[in-house]
Amino acid sequence: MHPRTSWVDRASSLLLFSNPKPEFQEMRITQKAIAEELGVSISLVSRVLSGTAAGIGVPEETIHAVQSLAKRLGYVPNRAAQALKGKSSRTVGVVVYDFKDPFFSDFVGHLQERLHSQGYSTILVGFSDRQIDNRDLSPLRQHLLDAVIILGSDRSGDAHRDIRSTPVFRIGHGDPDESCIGYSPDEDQAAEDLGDYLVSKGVREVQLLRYAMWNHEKRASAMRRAFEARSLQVSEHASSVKPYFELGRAYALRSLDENHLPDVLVCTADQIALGALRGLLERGIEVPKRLKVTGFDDIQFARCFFPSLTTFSQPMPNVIDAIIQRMNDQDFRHGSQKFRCPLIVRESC
Amino acid sequence: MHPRTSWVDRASSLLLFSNPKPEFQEMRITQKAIAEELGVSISLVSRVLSGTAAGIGVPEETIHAVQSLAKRLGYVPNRAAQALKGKSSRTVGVVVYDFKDPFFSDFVGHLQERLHSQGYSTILVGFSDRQIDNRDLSPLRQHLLDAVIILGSDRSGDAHRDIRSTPVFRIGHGDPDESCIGYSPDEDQAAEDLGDYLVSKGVREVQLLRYAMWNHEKRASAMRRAFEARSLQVSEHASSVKPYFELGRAYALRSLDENHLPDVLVCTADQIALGALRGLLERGIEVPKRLKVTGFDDIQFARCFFPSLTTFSQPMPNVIDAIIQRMNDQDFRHGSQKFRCPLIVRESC
DNA sequence: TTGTATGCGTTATCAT
DNA sequence: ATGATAACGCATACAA
Repeated sequence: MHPRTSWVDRASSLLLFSNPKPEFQEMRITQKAIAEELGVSISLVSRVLSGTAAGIGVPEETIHAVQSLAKRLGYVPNRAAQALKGKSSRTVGVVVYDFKDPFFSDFVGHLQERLHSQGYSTILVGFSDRQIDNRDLSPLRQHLLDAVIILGSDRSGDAHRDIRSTPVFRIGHGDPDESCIGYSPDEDQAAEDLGDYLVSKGVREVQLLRYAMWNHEKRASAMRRAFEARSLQVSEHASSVKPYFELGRAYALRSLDENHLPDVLVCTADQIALGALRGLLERGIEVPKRLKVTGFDDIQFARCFFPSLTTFSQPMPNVIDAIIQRMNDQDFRHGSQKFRCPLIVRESC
Repeated sequence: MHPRTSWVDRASSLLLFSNPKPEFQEMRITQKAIAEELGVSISLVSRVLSGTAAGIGVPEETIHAVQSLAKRLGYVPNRAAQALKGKSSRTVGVVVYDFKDPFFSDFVGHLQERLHSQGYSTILVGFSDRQIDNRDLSPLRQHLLDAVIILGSDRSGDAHRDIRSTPVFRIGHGDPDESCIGYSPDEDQAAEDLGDYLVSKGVREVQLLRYAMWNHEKRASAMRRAFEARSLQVSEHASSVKPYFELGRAYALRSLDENHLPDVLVCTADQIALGALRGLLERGIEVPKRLKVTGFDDIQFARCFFPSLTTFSQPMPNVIDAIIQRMNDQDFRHGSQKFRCPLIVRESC
């Protein structure tokens, strides 16, 4: 075993060190340091470093001298100081209602990566599937943010009640009158698309399976409307089992009558559908031969199950780019938009 | 359709607004505002709000007056100003090498939630499975951070080269001499545990399956040593197929000879193992009857596949608490610790 | 072309 | 018991 190595295991923990007192207070490089080193004023340095120097006739060589020294010393501007001066902090807060949901953690990954590439930092505030109130977000209010982006549905509108100095985006369903810029999946269109597809597959009888919450009900209702308009026979089952995966599995294991199966099981979330697939596999009910299954969200594992899951993809890049566009344009007018979710046909249907 | 609703779809986007110019510059509540409202000095307000008032004989009623007005006005301290004054920003940076890997996104969720509960904000910097260099992390250096926590293995030690003013934690394998506090899974112990278990199951022949990278090789070597010490016959296969899931699936589909199967397929990551399970399911090779499978990490979906996956759990809460403990104690001495990963026995082995 | 002075919100060190 | 003042790092209006 390496001499500097030890264990962490519940309470007991023992550690051998190579460096008893590392120095972390090693002074950060500031404009002042650069100015002193060069024998010029701080304001000159500031102007060069913020790019305002070139426009007001500072000689090329002065600019270069400052820039190269700054680079050599590894200068980085202090965002806290910039933000205090009223400049954009180029920092956004991202709030996630249920980080355990792979759809959301996936979304956060895309969002953060895109923001990062545009020079924004991301402050993450995630929860594990629980109601969020305004106090939960007060840490966010302590930072000077350019925007707050909320991932998840919530019609209470309470969470961001106190966030007034910053524009708020919501991805998901909210109170239609909440003060923010909303983006939500176009479930009516999705339902139409799926309806057409099911009809083309000869489906007659549809079983809807959803979680017992208003946003799932909304999604299920859209499906029901579209399916009934195509003369399909629709039943609906709601359950409050959690996690979603267990909901789907339990339904497949216990609520399905093998002697009278519907043609398709339409689930309001991928995880429900994957749970159902697992349950059906356990029972030996062949998918899609004896029963088709669909989901919603196109999470990473949707393509990994056997059989792989037919579902709707949420176009994260489009939504993210729309938000960044708004931020760049400083266009924070309230309103809501729907985005189209293409049907991804795989093996399960 | 709701009148305020429209579409986002590729380039085209149309939006109806209820509020043409929302006011976001609504002034933030500062100590100054409270002081003026109460007709006292800013310093008094500051002392009350930072808790130093009680100790120096400020009357109870004054304290109460300030506190209640602060609360009524919704005052929150400005972290930027506090940080500028040299106070802890109670903000940490979290760097993730591969956010697409569900193990890491899971870890981030736990980490962030725990930090949040301790009053820390989390700045997330995640990447999609690529080498990270010091420039990638320079946005982090612009913030005043209490610590940087790096998730993922990397022996180059280059990523946090420039982060000198902040303690760095790494979860995963790094250069043994890098300047940080490292936590890594105890793979030797895990290998011993698995070896014992396999022997108890009557296993004779082991096939190791790993990704072609040094940290997987390290893990596989630990397994090989432990297995060979128990007189098991061990073969090893490395592949550079990505993503991991496809690596496992491709191996199961194409490299396994159905007429001469090993007893167990030991994979260095859950996703590889799940891919293998899927491939075996496609080929109709029964698990664990004809071939056992194990993974590493215990990602969420490990328990969801059919059959569910036997694997090692990484004790995230322990590691996270150890880090937070260090932060609270301001104990940033370099060194590395291993943490024990219990074997989670499920259906696949 | 460059330097001086001021202020952002907060805390800390003085006074009073 | 409380108020004035300086300082953190930066940007900028104003001087020179």
